[in-house]
Amino acid sequence: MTAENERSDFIRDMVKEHLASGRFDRVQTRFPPEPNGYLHIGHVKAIAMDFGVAEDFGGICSLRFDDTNPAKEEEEYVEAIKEDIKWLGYDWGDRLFFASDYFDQLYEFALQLIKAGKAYVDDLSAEEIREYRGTLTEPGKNSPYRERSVEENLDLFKRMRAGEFQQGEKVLRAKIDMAHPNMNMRDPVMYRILHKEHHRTGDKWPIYPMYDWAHGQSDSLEGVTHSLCSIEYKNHRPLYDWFLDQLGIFHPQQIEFARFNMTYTVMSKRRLVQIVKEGYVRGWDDPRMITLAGMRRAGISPEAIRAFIDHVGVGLSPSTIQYSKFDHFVRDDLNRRASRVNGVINPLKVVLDNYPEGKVELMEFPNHPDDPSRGTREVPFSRELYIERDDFREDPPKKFWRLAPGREVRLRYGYLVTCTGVIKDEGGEVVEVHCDVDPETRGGNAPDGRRVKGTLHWVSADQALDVEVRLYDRLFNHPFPLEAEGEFTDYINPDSLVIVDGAKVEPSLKEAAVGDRFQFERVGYFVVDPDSTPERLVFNRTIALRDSWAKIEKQYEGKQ
RNA sequence: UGGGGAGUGGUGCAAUGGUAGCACAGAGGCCUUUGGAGCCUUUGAUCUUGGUUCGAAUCCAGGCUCCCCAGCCA
Repeated sequence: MTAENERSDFIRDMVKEHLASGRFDRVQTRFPPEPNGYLHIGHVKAIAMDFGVAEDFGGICSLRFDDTNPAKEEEEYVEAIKEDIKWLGYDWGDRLFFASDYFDQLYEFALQLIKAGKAYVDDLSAEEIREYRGTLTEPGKNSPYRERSVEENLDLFKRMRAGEFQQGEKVLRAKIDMAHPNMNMRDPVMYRILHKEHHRTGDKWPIYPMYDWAHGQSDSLEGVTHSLCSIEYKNHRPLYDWFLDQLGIFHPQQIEFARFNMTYTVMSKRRLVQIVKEGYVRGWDDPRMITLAGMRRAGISPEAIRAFIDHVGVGLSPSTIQYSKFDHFVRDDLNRRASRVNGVINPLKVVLDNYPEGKVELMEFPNHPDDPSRGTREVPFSRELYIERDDFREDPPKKFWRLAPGREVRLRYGYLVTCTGVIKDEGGEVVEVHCDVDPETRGGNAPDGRRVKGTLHWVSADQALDVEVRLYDRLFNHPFPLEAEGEFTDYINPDSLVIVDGAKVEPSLKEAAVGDRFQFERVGYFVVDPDSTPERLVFNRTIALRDSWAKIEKQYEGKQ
């Protein structure tokens, strides 16, 4: 990395100090997802920090699944998460770990704490434990079982492990301070009894470690130097440190940083699940979802997501990123990446009356106007074409530069044409536009140098491919759906998916493969959806092009 | 009214005692065979009250606001 693009933030500064002071002589991090759901845009910040910090300092980053709660976790998610991280472009090498790998060691550590008089078996019920814990402003009180002898605790804990007790009957707790101002230090539960099959350890264990007990020790066992996590764990750091100190084992440094929110969406796993379960979207990979699977299907590249995350920033204060910022990075990436093609979403037939019937010319189009090295392709032009219905107005408003009766426009890389008349159906709707073509303007240039302001995209009617187009838009129509009145689901955007069946695209798209991204000129960016068949392509709109005409028109209407 | 964090343009991030800058968004313009892209210009901010200092976004004290914590979730 060059000095120029070296990232700097308070975490990297801290790591730098640790290296300079000799506290650590290397950097190792980990990304620790719980396999109970799909990764979303919020996780990318954590992934980018974990892998990015390690990379910046020549260190390593591992992937460790935090699978300490078999009631919620499933193998399916493990695979999905691995796939998503790989897709994003991060590599954990051979360092794929599971907290469940350490269950035996954790058990030994627990025995050690019990012997040191630092942990005890408690018979209080979950409800009683809550009552004894006190409140935010009142201290808790000691459990009547807190002073059991080491021998009794050892015996009881071993029997817990042997499966002698029912779920909820007993827990192992750390013996710290029931009056501690930090609730996490009021004798936190280390183990609970769960007679549940674990996705990796099967029925070997009737007891499972809690997050606080598993996480720091897992970090330590792996040799993690910097354990980066989100801000809500700040209050857990004293406990993280306490366990490590009591055990006297390698002591990683936990560093917290803030998560972010985005407008027009919800980020919590719980609500994402709700959206899927209640059928507001088609699944976890619905292109409207901010899951990695959803964004991938929407046609957003991993590079765009990473660039966006780079600009989110790292701090300790909660932030809400405007969706337009995300849009910017999506467009910026696609603008450079996507080849241009012609696609008409809402076709209106145009007949060129003075163009010979049956004649087909092949017009040369650049694949990318800003990058000639990407070559050209030939697109058929003929007497009958389709243009976008929005590109014709019988009664054009001010500043509308497109086609209208008597108007001349350029058919991009085709010809200059002038509208001579229209044909309407019984309902008065224009069904066909008639034009005359200027034969001297092949390619779209006027030999006399006259200026033609409007340029339209088009496809030749005979050769056009019929495709399905799915026009996606943001899932919510309120910037803060969780803060708005009523249920957040009340603000699901009813127009977030509009399926168009009769779209027409140029024939070169015949060979397009699933995942290929294109810019339909003047319309937006599209990707070939997995639902496509050899007979019929399905395109998802990733994002529309910026539409400054829409803004002008809106202002114009506003003035009336 | 316990403990822990955080307050800089509309949004997000910089400035680490010395000219408050960048990005996105907004506005205006140039250019254009995409009303795209690009280019130029531009509006707009240090939560508050005191204090220290030649000088404070930065240090100190008080106040205000917001976020997190009372799972046998992570």
